[in-house]
Amino acid sequence: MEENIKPRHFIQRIIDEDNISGKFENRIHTRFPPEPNGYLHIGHAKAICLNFSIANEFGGKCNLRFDDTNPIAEEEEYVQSIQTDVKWLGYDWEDRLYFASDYFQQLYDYAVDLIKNEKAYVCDLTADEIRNMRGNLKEAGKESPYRNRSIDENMVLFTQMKNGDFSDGSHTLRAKIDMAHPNMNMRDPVIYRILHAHHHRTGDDWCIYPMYDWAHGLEDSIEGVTHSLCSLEFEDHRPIYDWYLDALGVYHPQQIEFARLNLSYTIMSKRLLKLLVDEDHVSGWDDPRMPTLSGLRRRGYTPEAIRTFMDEIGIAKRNNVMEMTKLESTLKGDLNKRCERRMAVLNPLKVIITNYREGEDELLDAINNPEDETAGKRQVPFGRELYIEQNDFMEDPPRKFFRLGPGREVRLRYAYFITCNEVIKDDDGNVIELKCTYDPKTKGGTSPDGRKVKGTIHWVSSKHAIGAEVRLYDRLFRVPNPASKENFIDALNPDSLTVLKDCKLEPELESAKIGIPVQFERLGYFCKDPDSKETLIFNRTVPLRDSWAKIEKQLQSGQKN
RNA sequence: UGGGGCGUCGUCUAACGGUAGGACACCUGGUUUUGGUCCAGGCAGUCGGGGUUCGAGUCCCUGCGCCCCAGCCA
Repeated sequence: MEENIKPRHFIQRIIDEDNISGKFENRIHTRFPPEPNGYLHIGHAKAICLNFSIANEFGGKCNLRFDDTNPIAEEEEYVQSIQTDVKWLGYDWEDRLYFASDYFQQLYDYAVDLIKNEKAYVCDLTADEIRNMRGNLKEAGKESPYRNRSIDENMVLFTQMKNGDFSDGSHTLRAKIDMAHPNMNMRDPVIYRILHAHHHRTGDDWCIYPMYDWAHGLEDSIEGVTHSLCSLEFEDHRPIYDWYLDALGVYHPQQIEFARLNLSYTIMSKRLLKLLVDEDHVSGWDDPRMPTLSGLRRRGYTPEAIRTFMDEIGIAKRNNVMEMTKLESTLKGDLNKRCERRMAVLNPLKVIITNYREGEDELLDAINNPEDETAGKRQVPFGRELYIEQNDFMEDPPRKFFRLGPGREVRLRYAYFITCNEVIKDDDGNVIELKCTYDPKTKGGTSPDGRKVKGTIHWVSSKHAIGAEVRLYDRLFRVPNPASKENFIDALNPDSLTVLKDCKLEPELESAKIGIPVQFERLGYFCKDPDSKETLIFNRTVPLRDSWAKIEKQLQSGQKN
């Protein structure tokens, strides 16, 4: 009976132990520290869910902190979108919205402390010179000729740096550590660089900006963070994180690294995603094909599905690439329970019920959600002229095809059994209309004589149908790991978007709401796009499992039936 | 080959010296007014070699493989 105990991942265990030892007085405080240089993607969601859920689980707090130390890349638009996305995911930082830029003075003062302790110096080397003197993976670096300036000289120069007396790149403030250190990050790393750039929050107040390593640990320290969770590539930075905090003798949080999320057939890099946006390969950061949270939201993903997914994939240290099917499976599990069902025909084929009273209609009961009785029923109009899906009819169907064909009888969902009597074609031989008869005794879809039909298909009354555009999405890239390609643009899937302009929806869909996904029966989950104006636009969030497609594929590739 | 990490079914992830389990994917079958959902079953894994131990995915030794680091990015 212990099957439902969820194993604790390594970070939870570390915290468990810290709570036993009293390392942080049993206080738990995390933070999500995005740089506002792009929109958040599903990889960030893993970090968001981890940090907030850890805080939640242990009765602690989680801050939202913008790591805005590089004015060149950062923009206000991004700080807004990031807040929108974190809230949408369902998390609340309460009154703890922070910015690294709010600490610029404090960070500067700490740097002065470091200079006074002879642990930092102003270096006049250029970027190229610093690089050349850093050595490489096998050879030690050389010390800067400016390394042993006096405290006074360093103070004067650093003040001049701050005051704007120097040009970009002419000087840096560097930590005096060890140019022969096997960890490259410890070879006198840069603490401050000169950037005469306008900052989105501090304007032109500063022309020197702190580097990530200097800023991040101190931000954590200032905010009283206990466990600073970050991704694996920062493992090499932990010694410098620790060194700065120890050199200053300030409160010292613990950095812990975990493996970030990767998803197959997409990219998880803000830089590359921005390129897709800037070069118009997608319609924007919120293009429904993008792995961004805004894109997934527009596509119809729910925050619940994303949170469940993050909970299911676990936290570990090994590099991973999750299959997209896992995300979609979690999504469909959520959508199946919550979505109301509707009928919609994407590729219409006209059907005339020849024995149905001309000019008459009737309303038929349809269940809104078989997974949720409280969702109730609705009425769907039926008439003499209908649309069905083109691929629900085959003129010469294989044995395993259960749908409509000449002389075959199928059930129209929630309506009647119909039999196809005549196939009308255009001059090119395309099927453009079917003439069928219905059995009035099968109203609702059951036959009083116990007669069975193998297929049930969806339909829409042509007289009552609403026209709509439907956008179908496929994976954005053709290859499992596009980021590894020399040019990832070449790996874009040219068929990632299919627009269907002549779709027919049941009238109930007129009142569909943006942000509330719905199931189109037998087709998939869809949601109304914000682009909708006079004409409705629906995005396909994810298709339903399609067993027939599999059978069809087998028939085509292998033995024919 | 300097340093830091990581190797468990196809993909993720458990197992904390004691029967290698779960999820997704895939394959069977059942139920079904969605070829959906659901249910039942199946396939499939400890990187290699030594050692310690009654017993090793787990501990030790030794190979091998993969990822990260030489931004005045984060």
